[in-house]
Amino acid sequence: MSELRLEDIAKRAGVSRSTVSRVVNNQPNVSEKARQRVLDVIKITGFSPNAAARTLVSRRSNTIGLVLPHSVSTFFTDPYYPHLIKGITQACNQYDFTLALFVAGSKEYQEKLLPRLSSKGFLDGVILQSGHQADQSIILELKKTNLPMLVAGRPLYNDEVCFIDIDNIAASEKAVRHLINCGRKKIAIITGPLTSTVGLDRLAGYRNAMDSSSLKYNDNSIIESDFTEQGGYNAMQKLITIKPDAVFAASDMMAIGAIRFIRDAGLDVPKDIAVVGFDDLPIPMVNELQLTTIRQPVVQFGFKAVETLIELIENDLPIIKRVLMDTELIIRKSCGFEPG
Amino acid sequence: MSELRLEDIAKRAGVSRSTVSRVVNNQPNVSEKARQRVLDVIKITGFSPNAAARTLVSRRSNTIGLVLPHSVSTFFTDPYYPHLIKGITQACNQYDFTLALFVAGSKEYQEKLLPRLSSKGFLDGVILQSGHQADQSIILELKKTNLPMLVAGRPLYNDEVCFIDIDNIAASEKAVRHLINCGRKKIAIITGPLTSTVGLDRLAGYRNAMDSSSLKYNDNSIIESDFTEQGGYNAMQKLITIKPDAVFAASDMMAIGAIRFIRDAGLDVPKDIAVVGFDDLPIPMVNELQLTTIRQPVVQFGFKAVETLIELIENDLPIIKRVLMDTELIIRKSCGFEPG
DNA sequence: TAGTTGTCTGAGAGCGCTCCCAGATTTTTC
DNA sequence: GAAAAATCTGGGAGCGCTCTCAGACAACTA
Repeated sequence: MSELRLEDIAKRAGVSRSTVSRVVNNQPNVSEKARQRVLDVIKITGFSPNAAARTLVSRRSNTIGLVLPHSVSTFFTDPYYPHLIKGITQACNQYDFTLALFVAGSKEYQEKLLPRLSSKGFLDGVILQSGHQADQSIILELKKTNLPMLVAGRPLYNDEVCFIDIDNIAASEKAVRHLINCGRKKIAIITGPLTSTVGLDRLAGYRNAMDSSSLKYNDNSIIESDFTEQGGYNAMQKLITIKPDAVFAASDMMAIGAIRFIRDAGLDVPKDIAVVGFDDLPIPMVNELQLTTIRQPVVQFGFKAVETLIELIENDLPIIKRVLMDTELIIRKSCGFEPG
Repeated sequence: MSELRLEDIAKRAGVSRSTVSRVVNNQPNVSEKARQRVLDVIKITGFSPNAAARTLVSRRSNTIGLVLPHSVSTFFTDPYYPHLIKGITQACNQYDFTLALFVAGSKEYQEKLLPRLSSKGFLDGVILQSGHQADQSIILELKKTNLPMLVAGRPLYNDEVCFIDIDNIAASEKAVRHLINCGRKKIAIITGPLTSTVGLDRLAGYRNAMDSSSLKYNDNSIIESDFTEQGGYNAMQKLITIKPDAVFAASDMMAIGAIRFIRDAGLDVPKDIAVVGFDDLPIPMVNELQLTTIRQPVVQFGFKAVETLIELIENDLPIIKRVLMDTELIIRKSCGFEPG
């Protein structure tokens, strides 16, 4: 079918290649008559220009990469990622970009992905899902390619890198303050892995809220876990020994696990122990348990990430951009809050 | 950094552009001395060839597209898709392909995705996730582009199209036969939407198994649902009126919902009603409930899909390929089977 | 020695497009 | 009316690569 070139369309429309190019790219300086004739021929023939040739000369592929390093091992189980991708593809559709997905297995990154990522003329820019210390070297390598890059999630060390993240510290503060306002006195936290900024930042928010109140807490109030349901269950098992009257779990899955343990222990949520989670993804259990939680705008986050990357791409000089997105406290029943 | 061209490497290595090209592409007819010198320069400079220029002349982008039409509305909630993508990206990594992901919103397909899909020189081939009647027109339009295409999931109408699917009919037969072997007499089915081949085929398997036994069933034994947990619950509510002693649910999520209703009704699984599901994705509930189910090899399916598409791409003449993959019956406790 | 093979090398064309520029044509200005 | 400005058009160069082909050279055969 369409082995047609610009030249062929030009011939059929009785104009030159240049004019067809102008029409295809919606440029001015084409007479209405010529434009219409070209448009007609294009419609009849079903012509569409060769992307590779275009990219070669214009230096723009209109393709961005999303890189999920191996540290993102929860990709295949965590509902977070489909929602992230939803936002990203929505933005790609809107801005006429194509998304290339790079998922690294354990050792594939170095040999397989990096060469493809750094090959000139394929990607206009890259979003790297990160925030884990293991990704430090990947960030450095990608920086070397000079490709516009946006890290999704605050990078642990790297300062001279653009990133977008939700405001985890403020969000956690909000969650813990709410527990304080509900009259809870002994508030514990189940954190994510402290090798990642998500884990660290949500703990920092807890500390901030606690420090600015008169409540006491110590290392025993803080249990590090892994964002999974079972992890939350196990963490709660340890936590129960200090008899907290409230727990802030740094993810909904961990909150669900914590609640499971609390109930197994014969206690009541929220009467004995109030629980607040983090994420508010549409997991059926969240609603069923009436979990109070922090809603992070995952879809919008993905969308905004693409918009930010496009800015980076369109800006010639390298700039450092940092974007922090706000979250929302969703009050349900697991924190024992009684409105009014 | 690397605004380097083949020519520049050639100059530095004291050879010609052609020789560098040969080295880069691992071609013969280069002396060991020359090859080594070129390799050294490439290493030092960090050169990597321009993908667009390569694609333009070689007519190969080494990029394939995965298209998820709007009919795949469960993309963002169903754990099936992350696993599918896992298999696809694994294969892409292995065969040195890049994956471009196209997710269509409600009306975006026509205006946004199709032009990008059909633009020559960007994709070598396309995998279309389908099996729903709504995708018929998409299949036809994609066929017109002459792009090698593989449908993942049996297409409803289109015969002259390549596809890969699991053997849903044989799988369902296996599931229902197992219930029969367990001594169940009144076996009902909760199907998926009968607008899709998955729904239809799994029902066909049920009919096959029942027909080849002496057991009776009628339209009341068949409830159409939607693959969701709530849908399974509702379907079981209707089914309970005919008092079945076994239910085959065409997805694990529906099986989970069905079990929830059975228990709400004060009945026992498997004593009163045996339940078999379909999927065996790593949903925590599946294990918790000890659900007997059909395991479909999702990751391998994605992998095989890529391999098949690559065959299609490498074959000049258009061939029709059909691949059916086998499934496995995983016997747990929800069907009341006692081994030995 | 001359002829035949085989290995290695570099020049040249061309993939299909965009963009610059010069020339043709129309429109505006005084 | 001629001159100036604005609009339109097409040819040519060139993006960075691959691939063909002819020539240079080395290594065998007779």
